[in-house]
Amino acid sequence: MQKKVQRNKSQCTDVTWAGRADCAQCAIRSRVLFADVSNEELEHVLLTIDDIAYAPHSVLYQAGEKGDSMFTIRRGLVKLVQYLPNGSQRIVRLLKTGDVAGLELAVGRTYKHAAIALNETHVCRIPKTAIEHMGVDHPHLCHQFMVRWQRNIDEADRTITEFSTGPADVRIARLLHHLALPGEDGHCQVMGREDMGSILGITTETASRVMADFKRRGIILESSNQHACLCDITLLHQVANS
Amino acid sequence: MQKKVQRNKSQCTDVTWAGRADCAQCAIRSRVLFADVSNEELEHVLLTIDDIAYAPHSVLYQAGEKGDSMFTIRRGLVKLVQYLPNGSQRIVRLLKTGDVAGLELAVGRTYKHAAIALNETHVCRIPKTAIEHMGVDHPHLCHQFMVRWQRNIDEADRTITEFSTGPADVRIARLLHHLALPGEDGHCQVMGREDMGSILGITTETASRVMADFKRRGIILESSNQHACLCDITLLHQVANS
DNA sequence: CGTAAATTTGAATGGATTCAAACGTGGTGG
DNA sequence: CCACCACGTTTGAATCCATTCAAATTTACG
Repeated sequence: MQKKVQRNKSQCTDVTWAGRADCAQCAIRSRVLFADVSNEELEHVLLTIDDIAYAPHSVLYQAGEKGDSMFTIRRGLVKLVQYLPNGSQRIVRLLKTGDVAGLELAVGRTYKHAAIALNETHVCRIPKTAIEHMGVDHPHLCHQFMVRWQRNIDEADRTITEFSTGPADVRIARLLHHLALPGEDGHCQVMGREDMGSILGITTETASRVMADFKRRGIILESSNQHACLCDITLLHQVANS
Repeated sequence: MQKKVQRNKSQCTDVTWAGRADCAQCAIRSRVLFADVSNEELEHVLLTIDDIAYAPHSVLYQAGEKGDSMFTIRRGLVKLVQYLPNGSQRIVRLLKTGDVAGLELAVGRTYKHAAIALNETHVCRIPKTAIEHMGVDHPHLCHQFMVRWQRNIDEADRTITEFSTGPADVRIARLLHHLALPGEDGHCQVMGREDMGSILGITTETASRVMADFKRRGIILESSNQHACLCDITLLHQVANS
């Protein structure tokens, strides 16, 4: 599968790189890691930051791997997968725009999960050194870190309370609601049944059954190519709280 | 119930307070929040830190409550409970010695969970102001924060992969193994069946059934007063990986 | 010692899993 | 261009595990 390894990598170190200006005026600027750092100072570290695009199913990093970069997600959806000694695996959380993968490198040398793109995903790859370099001068950066960290915890807590509690149909309703894109009413980021199961702690078959049932009941509408999903948010809410 | 509200609060601000020296030479000193702060500097903030003992079932704080203190756990076991809109509740993680409850105050004003002591629990109550006061001079404190934060995430991840995945008996085996006190081989911190169920995402009855079964199979041994539990770690491992 | 709360146990039900097969889709090579 | 294969999804039927509801039992505590 060629699409899997195709990485559209542009170097931020290249002055002519289009993405560089993009970073300074980044649309999600206020939401990413360096929100508190002024533009001039940003220039210094900017040079080491790469902008990378991952095709679906691409691996950002593997669990246990030694690493030196964190990843701010600019677009797309990334799953963090944790492996149990017995061989089974589970998705512990989903990262969306503005979230950071690999924060654990701030206090350790290896990644604690595997990070895998579910969608076409764009990220900023931030070397640990860039952060350490800024850390001394910028106490504000510390605060930004904590905000990201808290967001990771919030997502983990969501996986526990919303995605691992209650009957299968309720969990799926909550997941779809979470995946609904802001603004575009009802439009959802989609993923395979197996991934849904792995987030919700249910089997692929059960996920499939419930989704099929939702379609029949008119709660969701999946286009034939299966790459888009339209949800009736009201009905979804109804199922989620029952 | 008088015991529930009985709080054995000693003021660290009192020079004659026995616990004060205790804090400076604290047994878990290297593991708590101020590990990187020198003794002299510690003196300045020490005055605002209280040492509190909570009886079982005491509430450290409630979810949604405005707060200004974090809690380092020195002894005991604390559950963090999150409530869902539909009224149900779930324990999202357990905090043990060295863990910190209420870290979210560093980036917000309210607690995200309820914190309730399961055991006789001793904590250090650290006002937010004490931390902010030190923050300016101590970049190391920032690192210590991240270590605590990461530990909270690790616990959350454990709740997902170990406590919310697999059949009931496997989950209980993993929980007991996690609660085994280090050193004292097989001795476990204990808790009620309802709490076990709330951590594992199973019902009280199922928790009771499995525990009774474990007793019959000789995997655990609960003393009559039910305040101590002795586990056969080997057998426990065997059940956990099946 | 008596009452309230927690635990244990039972029996019936229901929901999710398991194992299997059928179906549809996309990609590959003839 | 079409046939074919691989892969993900859907569906079915049987089984199993956990839940539910209820009652009995034990423990805790005034």
